[in-house]
Amino acid sequence: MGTRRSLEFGGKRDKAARTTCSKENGTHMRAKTYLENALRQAVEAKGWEWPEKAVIEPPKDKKFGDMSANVAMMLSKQAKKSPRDVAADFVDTLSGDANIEKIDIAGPGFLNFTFSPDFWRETVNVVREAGGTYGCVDEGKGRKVQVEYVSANPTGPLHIGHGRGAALGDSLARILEKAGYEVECEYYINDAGRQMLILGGSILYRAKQLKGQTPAEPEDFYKGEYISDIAGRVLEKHPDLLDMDEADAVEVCKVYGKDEILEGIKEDLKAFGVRHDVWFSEKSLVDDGMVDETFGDLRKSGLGYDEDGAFWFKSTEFGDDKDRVLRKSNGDTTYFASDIAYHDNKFKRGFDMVIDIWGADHHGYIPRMQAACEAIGHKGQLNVILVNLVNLLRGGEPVAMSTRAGQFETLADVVADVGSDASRFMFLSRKSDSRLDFDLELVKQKSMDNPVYYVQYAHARICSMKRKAEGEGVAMAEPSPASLALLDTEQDLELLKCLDLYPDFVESAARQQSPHLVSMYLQELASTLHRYYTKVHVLSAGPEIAAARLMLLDCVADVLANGLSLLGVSAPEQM
RNA sequence: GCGCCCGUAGCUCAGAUGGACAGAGCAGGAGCCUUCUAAGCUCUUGGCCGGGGGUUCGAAUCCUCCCGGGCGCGCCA
Repeated sequence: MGTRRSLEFGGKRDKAARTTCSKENGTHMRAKTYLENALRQAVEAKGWEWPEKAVIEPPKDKKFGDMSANVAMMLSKQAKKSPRDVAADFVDTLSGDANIEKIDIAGPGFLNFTFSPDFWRETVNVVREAGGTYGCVDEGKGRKVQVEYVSANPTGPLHIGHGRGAALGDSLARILEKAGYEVECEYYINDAGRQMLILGGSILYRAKQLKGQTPAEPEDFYKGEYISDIAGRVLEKHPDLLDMDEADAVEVCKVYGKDEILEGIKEDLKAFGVRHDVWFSEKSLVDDGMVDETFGDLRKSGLGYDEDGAFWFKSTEFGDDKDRVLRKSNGDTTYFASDIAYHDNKFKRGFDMVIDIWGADHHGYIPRMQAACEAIGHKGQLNVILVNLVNLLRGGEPVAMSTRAGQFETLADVVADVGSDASRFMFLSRKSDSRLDFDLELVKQKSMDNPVYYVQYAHARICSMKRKAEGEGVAMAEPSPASLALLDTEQDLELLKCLDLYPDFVESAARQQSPHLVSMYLQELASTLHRYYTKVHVLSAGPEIAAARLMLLDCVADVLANGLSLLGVSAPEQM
């Protein structure tokens, strides 16, 4: 008996991370923005039209300079000359720009730009002035988006698979906020229908056993030990439980069990740093008549019909394989029926975009849900992200995922064992739709198989230097032409360039709904920092240079913490 | 059977909208601590991007057909 969104769950967002971004402070990476503006002007001056598919990005290979553009190739046809000739025109136009040190034409017609050191040094000012809002972009333009994730049935504790969905949903929400969306996070509680009855029946069955009875084993029941624990507590609270009617007793068990399990789920999520703004009850949908309302709407629009004693939704109108039953011939509504009403409700709350995070085993459910959204007038506004299975291992050996006690099968156990930071980083370092091996030994290990420590260590290293500097009376410099000019090593420039990349990674992560891009960026920034640390001495370089380098490293620490916060991972000052 | 996802170095993975010789970490090999945290750094070995066709000036990326793995195809949730 399934949990529909069976693989979800999430992390921690502090208030600051949710509120620091606004439309006003969104910026892209400077190098890219600067170049695009310059190139657009040049294109306009020539009377050409800017090719929308033009790409300006840092080249894969550093030997091609800081930024690379393919506009010349794109314009070749329009300009009626070879890409390299078009490129030569750009070189003529832009060669007087003081911020651009060098322009090369390469390969089939790529334009490769190298910026001046002063241009890069300006990054320090940008990062400092932006503070916590550094990395904010305006991809979302204030649009309202809802992210629904975890939504595990309140019939048992969360397992490791839910953890992956939780980390993903929570982090995605943080990223979308950073990217200029107004985000609300929601947990859909499947507290109506058959599985709740099964839960109640399971608890009652155990309660009877606890009282020495030998009831017949129910056809379908939850076998976990936690059911017996709950049964014991129900009996304490309702000593007369076994004297009630069967139906009343099941109801009592059901409500008690659901509430207790849900509380447990909330606690587990809290411990994992995951937050939901709204907990939405399926039962409330039914009780408030929203499901019936949806049926009426569908019937009115001709998209619902009766056949074989059941009520059907004509999902084939919208590309689904077959029509789907909404009300069974026995009178019960289906899960899908609630789900249509639920999504209708979501859109009525004014969201421009709705993101559902589901376990990958529900991918077959997507076409009918998309069909439903189209039917209720919201085509293209539902986005489903699938989260694939997590294989729990210990030292390469599979860990039994059975419900037996003593196994690390629950999220709470895993978080208690390996920690929230390491777990989240592991989940968020891979694409969500591929299977993930989660090895408890590896996740605890301090190696590059487990890069969370590598990134956190970079942050801690900088903090350590700052502490030491303070102890030695070395003050951090304030940005000024003089102090910035002291950032003149190759390593300084590397760091500056890396800092400038951050907003674009945020934007890509938001657009592709892929938190792992932030994780990859952080590993890159950490790597650059560690290299810097090894090659460039800070405190022993003389007071002025030390002060200037500390100023730069302070920016690096800020951006590391900034990015880690998007993943819901802490940035320790000491390790 | 039909549909969806996946197949990139020994391992784990990144390569959105096609672009410059396919990237990273781990593991293997060789080095680096009298200096700010060696949870670090440097160098190095290693790849017919599952396979065959096709579109393109250009394909890991798009189309098609195979092979291999996963999942889904209920008046279940």
